[in-house]
Formats: sequence, C-alpha cells, structure tokens
Amino acid sequence: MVVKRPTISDIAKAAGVSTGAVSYALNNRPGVSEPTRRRIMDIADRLGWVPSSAARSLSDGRANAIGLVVDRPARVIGVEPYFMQLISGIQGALAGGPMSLLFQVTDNSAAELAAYRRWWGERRVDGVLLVDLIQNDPRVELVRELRLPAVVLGEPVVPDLPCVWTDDETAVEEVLEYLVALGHQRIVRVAGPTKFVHTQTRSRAFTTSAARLNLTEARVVHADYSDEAAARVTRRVLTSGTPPTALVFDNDVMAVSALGVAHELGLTVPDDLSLVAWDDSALCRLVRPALSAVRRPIAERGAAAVHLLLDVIGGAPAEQLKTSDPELVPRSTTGQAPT
Amino acid sequence: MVVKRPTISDIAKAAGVSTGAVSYALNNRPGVSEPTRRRIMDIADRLGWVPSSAARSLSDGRANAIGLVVDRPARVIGVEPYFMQLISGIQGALAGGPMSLLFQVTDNSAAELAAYRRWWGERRVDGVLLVDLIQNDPRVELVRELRLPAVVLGEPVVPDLPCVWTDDETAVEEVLEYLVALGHQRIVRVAGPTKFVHTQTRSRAFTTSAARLNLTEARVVHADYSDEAAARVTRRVLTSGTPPTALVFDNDVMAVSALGVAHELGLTVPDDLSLVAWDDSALCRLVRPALSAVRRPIAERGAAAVHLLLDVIGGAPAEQLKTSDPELVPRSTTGQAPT
DNA sequence: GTAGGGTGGTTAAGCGCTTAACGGATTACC
DNA sequence: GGTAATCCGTTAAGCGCTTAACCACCCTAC
Repeated sequence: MVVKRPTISDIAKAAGVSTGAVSYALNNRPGVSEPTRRRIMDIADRLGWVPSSAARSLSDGRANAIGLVVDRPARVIGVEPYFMQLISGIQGALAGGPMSLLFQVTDNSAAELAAYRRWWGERRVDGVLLVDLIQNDPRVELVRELRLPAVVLGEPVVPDLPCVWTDDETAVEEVLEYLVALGHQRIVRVAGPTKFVHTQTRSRAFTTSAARLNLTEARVVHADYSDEAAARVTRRVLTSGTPPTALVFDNDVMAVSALGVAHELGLTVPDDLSLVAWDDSALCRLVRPALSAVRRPIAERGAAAVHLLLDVIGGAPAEQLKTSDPELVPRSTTGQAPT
Repeated sequence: MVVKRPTISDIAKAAGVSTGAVSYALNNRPGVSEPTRRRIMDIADRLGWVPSSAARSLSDGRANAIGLVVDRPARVIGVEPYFMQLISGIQGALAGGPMSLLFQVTDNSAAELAAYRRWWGERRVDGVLLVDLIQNDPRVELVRELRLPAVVLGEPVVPDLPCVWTDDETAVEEVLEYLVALGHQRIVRVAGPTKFVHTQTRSRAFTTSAARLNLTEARVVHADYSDEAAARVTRRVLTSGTPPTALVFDNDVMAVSALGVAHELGLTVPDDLSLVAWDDSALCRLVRPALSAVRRPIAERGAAAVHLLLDVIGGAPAEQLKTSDPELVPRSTTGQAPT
C-alpha cells in the first residue's frame, strides 16, 4: 500500500469540521469540546497524520530543530569518541520531543560560521549548540547579532551566554596531587591547541596547581589532538635533557599514541613513565596497559545542554549550568615515580 | 547591529519589481531580463538574503535535507570510528549544496523506523541513507511504502534498491590467502551480529574460501562489536582445545580488545597469534603492536551514497554502485604461524 | 494595418498550518 | 426577561516562496 500524506484538511473533511478546529484540537488548546477533540484525534491517527514541519515553521516561525556544527578536521574527529558520546547525550534529550538535530562537520572556522548563518537565514534551527569555544570567538558575536539562541558547551567565559560546563580546574588539581603523591615531580601536560578556551582553562589550572605544589619543572606543551602530533611531541619531550616522569594529555587519542611512543623508546609504563588521559572512553579501557583517565560526564553534558537550550528558546533567562564533576579513574598507566 | 531576516518581498520592494520577478531572478529561470536579474541579485546579497527553507519546502514540496539514522547502542557507537568517517564523507558531498543532514542515533530498531516515518511525515527529508541492512529489513518495506528515496550503504541484496557497496567477498578471500601463505590453518572469524547482511556476506565468503583452501578447522563465532563481548568470545576461543593461530575481526574495536586478551593470556602477537581487523582506523595504527587491517574507503562510500541519493531524488533510476576495493594493510599483528 | 510572436514583466493561487477575530447558541445572573 | 458571560466552533489572513496564467509592449512580416 502506498501512503499519501494526510493534511489537516483531510482530517477536517473526515470529521466534518473546519481546519481551524482541527488545529486547535491537535494542539491541545481550548476552542473545541472534549468529544470533538477526541474524535479529531482519533481520525488523525487513524489517517497517520503527522504535522508538516515546513507548514508549521512557516506559520509559527519555529523550526523545531537545533543545530550543532563541529569544526575539527575529519582525520581527528573520526577517532575521537568524544563527539559521538556527546551526540548520544544530545539525542537522548531530544528523543520523544518534536525537535530534530541538524549536524554538520566542517574543516575550517569560516565554514562553521557560514553554516550557522545559513541555518539561521533559512530558519532551519531555533537554536544552536557551540562547542570548542575559542578566545574572542566570532560565533559569540554572530549568535548575538542574529539573536540566535545558543548554549555553549564549556566554561562560562562569556558573561550573558548560557553554558553547561564541568569543573576541569579542580580535576586538574586532583590529577596533580595524585601524581605528586606517587612521587612525581617532573610532570608535563600535553595540551590541545592553545586557541581553545578549555585548553587555556586547564593549562592555567595546571600552572597554578604546579606552583602551589612546588613543581618547578612542570610545563605545558601543545599538540593538535591528533595521534601524529602527539607522538612527535611526546618523543621530543621524552628524549629531552631531563625527561618527565609523568604526562597528562588533553584527550584519549594522544595518550594512546604516547603509549606507543613510550614502548618504542623502551620505556615501561607505568614503571618508567606515568600517563593520564583526559576524557575517559572505551579506547582507554581497551589498550594495554589500560589508561588512567579523567572521566567527564559527556553524554550528561550533551543532554543538559539540550535542555538548557530548549529553555532558552522558550524564553528562559541565560543560565550557567555546572554538571557533575570529573573523576579520575586510575588504571594501569599511573604508578610510583621511578627513583 | 541586529539583523532582520529579509524576505523576497523586501527585495522586490527595493528593486521596484514584483515578488514573482524576484523569485525568477534568484532561481535563474527565464522571465526577467539580464540587467534586472543582476540588479535583483545584487540587492539580495546586499541584504544578506537567504531563502526560507520552510517556505520553499512548503511551496515546492522539497525539504532540502537528507536523513541518516544509526541504530547502535550509544556504548558501541562512541568508540567506533566508522560512523564519524562516514559522516565526514557525507558532509563532504553535501558541502556547497543546499542540502542539510538530519542525523539521529537510536537504540532500537523500532525507534529507527519511527524516525524515518516521522521525517517523512513531517516532510523533513527528501531521501534517506540506510546503513546496517538486515535480512528482510523492515526499512526496505517502509521506504517502498512511503515512496521515500533511499540509498543503501551495503551490498545489493534488494534488487531495485540503489546501493553503494564494496567488494568484501574478495577482500575476505585475500585475507585468508594471506594468512594461509603465512602458514595459518586454524583461523577463526570473530564476526558481528548475524542479523546484519554484511556479516552474512563476509561469513559466507569466509566459509567458501576456507573450504577452497582446505581449512577444515576454520570457523565463525559471533560477538556484538563491543569490546566486552569480543573479549569474552576471544578468551573462550583461545582457551579451547585446539586454539586458532589467527583471528579475523569484523571491526577495529573487537580486534583491539582481543589484543588485550592475548596479552592477558600470555600470548605474543604476532608470534603466537595473528590478528586482522576489519575497517582500518587510527585506532589500528595507535595500538601496539599496530593492527593489520582491511581498509575500506568509508568516506568515499559516504560521498558516493550522497551523490547517488541526490540523483535518485532527482528522478534517476536506481543504480547499484561499487566503490573502490578494500585493501589489506599488513602491520604488526600478522606473522608466520607458530609451528 | 493588423496578425503573430517574443520579451519582460505582473497577478494570484496555493503549499499546510496557526491564530486573531468573529459569531451563534447556551447558560448564568440579577 | 434582558443582558452578559461562556462555550464551541468558523472564517480568513498570513507565514515566504513558487509558478501557471495572464498581460502590455515592442518588433517583425506580409
């Protein structure tokens, strides 16, 4: 059987009422009697009616969709479990509701901006999620100019922009204290690109905590989240004059990559070298030795961001929401510092 | 500055013509003179005009979007690089055009069907991509009933349904010949769930080739793509009476997981045991020893599927497209069989 | 001079839905 | 009994765009 998409006027005809009445009935608003409403609804789902999003959007101005664009090179995004977990969380929060997710990956920031602008122009989205905020992020300016509801997944750096964040600073501190307790003094943080706000936040926390703990040799080096860059940087750091005894990475991929480098250099993990990954994932559990990692509630963050965004779209004030705290999961790549 | 979204009537007013003329001009159709067209277009992009997708959809019936829903548990999808690579390919093919991607992950097949049906009902998509086809897949029936253009990412098992596929059978054969050449006789294939068509295809090819090569002890066992299940199955297989000397996996995650199990059982890879992963990824390169893997052109497949889908939406006949062949990338987990 | 054929536009209907404004019956109230 | 309020429904406009149908005008042909 081939189906024809029914419209409200089909329903109206079948029920012997006007399309207006059908609309009121289907949207659960006053204006029709209870029996009529029920009759209309029965007919509607007997006919398999589903509202046309285009028509609805056109008349009420809402798109019933939110947008997410991720600007990371395809090469990097493929491996990193982070985004898929995030999307899982997002979808979970969207499930059951009328909203859909428009998703795009781009490979440069101009394309990202263009995507947001286009979605806005086409009235395709009611709001957007922003990830990987950078300093003076042009997206902030953009959503403000367009009056496009937006929620940042990250620290509250822009005063009046709603966001959902986790307390990475404390986590950084915890990791350092943990490593120091194991006797480590020379600790290097292998961070993501400087431009990201979250990179800066963690680096600042790292430097501050290191100073407090008198780790004079602690320092930060940068890579771009890819395994290649991480391998290069790690190799350089480990073959330097006084190599560190512990490395803290900004994602899981880099940590795994470093594991390979350590192996290649003849270093035993964790006897000669301790490693900590940021963002726990199956990847961390899978490799041998299994990676100690800082676990953050990623899916939870995604879901919280969606709820917040829906509220903001609904006119709620900009809130800055903190989700549950990161947690260090010690596995087999952290141990007593070599003497 | 706060922007107001301009409509074609704003343009019409500014140009002193009717909205009809504006529409003709902007869509590059005859009906306006060249000078007028140019004037209109100038004004349009001076005003930053972007067509309202809702209005356009409503009037021409096209949604300018395609849909993809992936039905895999969040737990699995997070790790597997496959889907992100696929999406990269899809986005690449979509870039520049007017189409957007609607993406959804669900955790059961009913929800998946419901998603497709809803998108269709809401006229949100012009066509959809189908991945992970199963035997007698209800989605096939659905898209046919709804007359919803669809392209399958997988083997041509449904006669009149367009698809994009790679020749896995030959690849399976190649892998087996490669292993046999290394002296392996007891080879086990750790497959994904039986229900998937691609699992069946590869298993059939495996069995056939094994018979041809006189591998009387070759067999197939099943897991669900997750690292846990793979670990369980691998452990069982490796501790059985006459354990295999080579394992061939249906994805990368399971192969990595097996690497851990082998380690745990005191087996050296590749001296005691050879491993081959299906679908190469950074994951395979990252682990030590690096995994030998069958590389398939995943992003290419995604892009090809999009192009085909756009053609089909445009009314082209159902084509069954083969992309470039898989290729075995030998790394460090395959070696001479133990004697 | 008029019929015929382009050009270069305009008009208006319609896509499917929402919603303010209206109106005919009932019911409530004093 | 008259007026007001309430209930249940209809009407019609409008969201922004496409497109068939129409029209005014100029040009050419015989």
